[in-house]
Amino acid sequence: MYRTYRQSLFERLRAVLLEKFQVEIPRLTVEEPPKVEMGDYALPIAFELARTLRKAPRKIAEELVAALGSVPGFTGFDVAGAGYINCHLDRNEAAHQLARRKENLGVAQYDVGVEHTSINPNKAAHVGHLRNAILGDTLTRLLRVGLDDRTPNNVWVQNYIDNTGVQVADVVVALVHLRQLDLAGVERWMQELAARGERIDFACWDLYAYVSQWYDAEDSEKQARKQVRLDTLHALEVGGNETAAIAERVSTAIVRRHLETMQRLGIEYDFLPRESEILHLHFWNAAFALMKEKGVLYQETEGKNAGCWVMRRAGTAGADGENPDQEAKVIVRSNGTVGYVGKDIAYHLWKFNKLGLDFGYREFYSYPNRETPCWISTVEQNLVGPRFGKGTVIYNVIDSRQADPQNNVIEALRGMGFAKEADNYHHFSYEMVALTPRCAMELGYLVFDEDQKRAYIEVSGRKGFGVKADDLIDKLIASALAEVNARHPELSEAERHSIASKIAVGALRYYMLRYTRNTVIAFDFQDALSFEGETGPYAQYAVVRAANIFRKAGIAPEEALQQFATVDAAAYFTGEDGDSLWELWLLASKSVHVLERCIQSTEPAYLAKYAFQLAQQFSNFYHRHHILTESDPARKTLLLATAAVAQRELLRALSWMGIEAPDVM
RNA sequence: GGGCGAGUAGCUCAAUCGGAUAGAGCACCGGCCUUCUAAGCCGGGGGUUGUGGGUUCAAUUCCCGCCUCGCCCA
Repeated sequence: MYRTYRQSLFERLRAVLLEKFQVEIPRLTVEEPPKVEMGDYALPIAFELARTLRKAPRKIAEELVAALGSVPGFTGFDVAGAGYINCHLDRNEAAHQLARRKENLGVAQYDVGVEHTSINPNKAAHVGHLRNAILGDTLTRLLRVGLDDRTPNNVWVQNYIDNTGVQVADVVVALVHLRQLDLAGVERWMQELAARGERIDFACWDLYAYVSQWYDAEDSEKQARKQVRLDTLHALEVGGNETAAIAERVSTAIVRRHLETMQRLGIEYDFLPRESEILHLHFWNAAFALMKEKGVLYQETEGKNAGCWVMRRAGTAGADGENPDQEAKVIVRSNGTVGYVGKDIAYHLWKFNKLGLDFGYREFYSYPNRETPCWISTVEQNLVGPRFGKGTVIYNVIDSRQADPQNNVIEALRGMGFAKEADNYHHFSYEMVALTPRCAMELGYLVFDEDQKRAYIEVSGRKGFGVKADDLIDKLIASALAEVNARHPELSEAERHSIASKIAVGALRYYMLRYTRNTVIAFDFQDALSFEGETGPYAQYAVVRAANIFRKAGIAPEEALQQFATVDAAAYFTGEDGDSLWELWLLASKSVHVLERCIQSTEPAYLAKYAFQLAQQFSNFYHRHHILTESDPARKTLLLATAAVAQRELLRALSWMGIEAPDVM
């Protein structure tokens, strides 16, 4: 609603500027006045025009106000400060419009692929992976709402599985060379873990840390041990051998665990493309041929990269005819092995349906309350499956450390003439999650004096240094449950657990979303486990309080909104009290405006901030007005409608972040 | 050495395309539970926006130099 009025204001202003001053401003700025009583929109346009028109800003503003005349939905315009034009909405009319219906963001349909999570399947998920998955899942929800409520399936989510990489190889080395297990032995080991109720991803967390140390432990053995690692990696890439079979068993079991962990947070996937299929279906060969054909790749004949297939980096001069391009990116090494970026280019050609090849598909994991399963890639292509990889727009949720390789892929696409695809390729970049030194010490890690002074310490799977996702979720649930038990002993255990679980998810998801993307999160249990102040549970609590009002009043929110339709609330929106009441309606009306901003800037943090502010204003309203004892019936209807609208928009904003509010808390 | 990001209240973070008195939370201090739940509300202190220049009606925001920190590449 806020967005709709904003657009009509734009159009009117544009017309007036053209008519009165013969100017066209491509990007009109609309702001918000610092105080609600000053108006609902502020236009600083007069300052901009002052120079070209050689007039005082105030004078221009006054002329514009006169020219604007009356605009539907607005009660008036006035000049404030040095030349701002403040615009006042018709509060009564706007409130009724907002009460009548939910605003939606209609956008043309197109196919969007979002890739997130993509954890190496060799260890448990940790807090860093949680940030990735929560950002990715929230982005997905935003896009699904933004596209069109009725056709949400145009956005598909994939989780890339690097099951033939060095990290999986390391765990295989640990099992085969340190534990001396063969395939049957590994299967037995997995059964024993299951029988003891132990999680394989947790077990491999320790193995991975252990083997990483083993590689470097003894100088005399170093070379031999590194060779074992390389041989194992090679065996995985080639496939069709016992080592690869072990990797397949273990990595698949870990992938399943990752899906379970993420499911606890309401995060679901549509497809798991695996690197093994990219190799075995020869995606690279097709990409290699295409890249040579398009002239993106050339074989270097001299210099340090002699014998390699290389690609010019964006923003560099390239080869000058005499000297080789020393800055070129090596795609195929002189020994013939393909680097990570090469495989990634092939994979992204597939995403844009430019490769002429497709994966085979097999059902892998199913979700309750959902018809479609999560698919996984296979080499057998005779199966009837869905067809992913038809994206016109893609988002890759990958931390900022990968910016370079991501740009290489984009430039390769551009170089091949896929300019539109390159433009529609979004690296959704975000900063890592690190641990505060205090947190690291709490976890029992040795922290050197030097590191203790730092703001944060990077997590490291190789060192086994980090907070496991499941452990954190367990802690959050336990902490929430203790509080629920104290507040609601009358509820059943199942009910209390369900509430605690929703609170835990709300706290965690909000915590990961409240920071803007390029802020490093220095993780600390004290902050993450907080349920007070700017947190998810604070917002959930506001929803619950609104629900309590309706329960005690014996009326449904929708009913309250219907009753409001017959009330003329104009008189109640005046004066200091009216301003504060209107402020809540105004904020509630901004949800879709905020949604649009989040999508445009791919920044979910705005939504988190918005939900908190809305909850804060509602709490303020809750204390200020006692609804059930209100004696004026018209005013009581207005107050109930206020609570209904605030609750409705808060619930929507939370749902876009994947946060549910419990019935009581 | 090159590239990217960051430096804002004691701490953690915001601040729309350059806009009005730089805002929140935490922590601290003082009030408010016989009312629709105190996971809450109200009030208070706390700032040379790293630093030096520049651009202009207006700079936390844009440009240049310097300092510090993080990440990536070679």
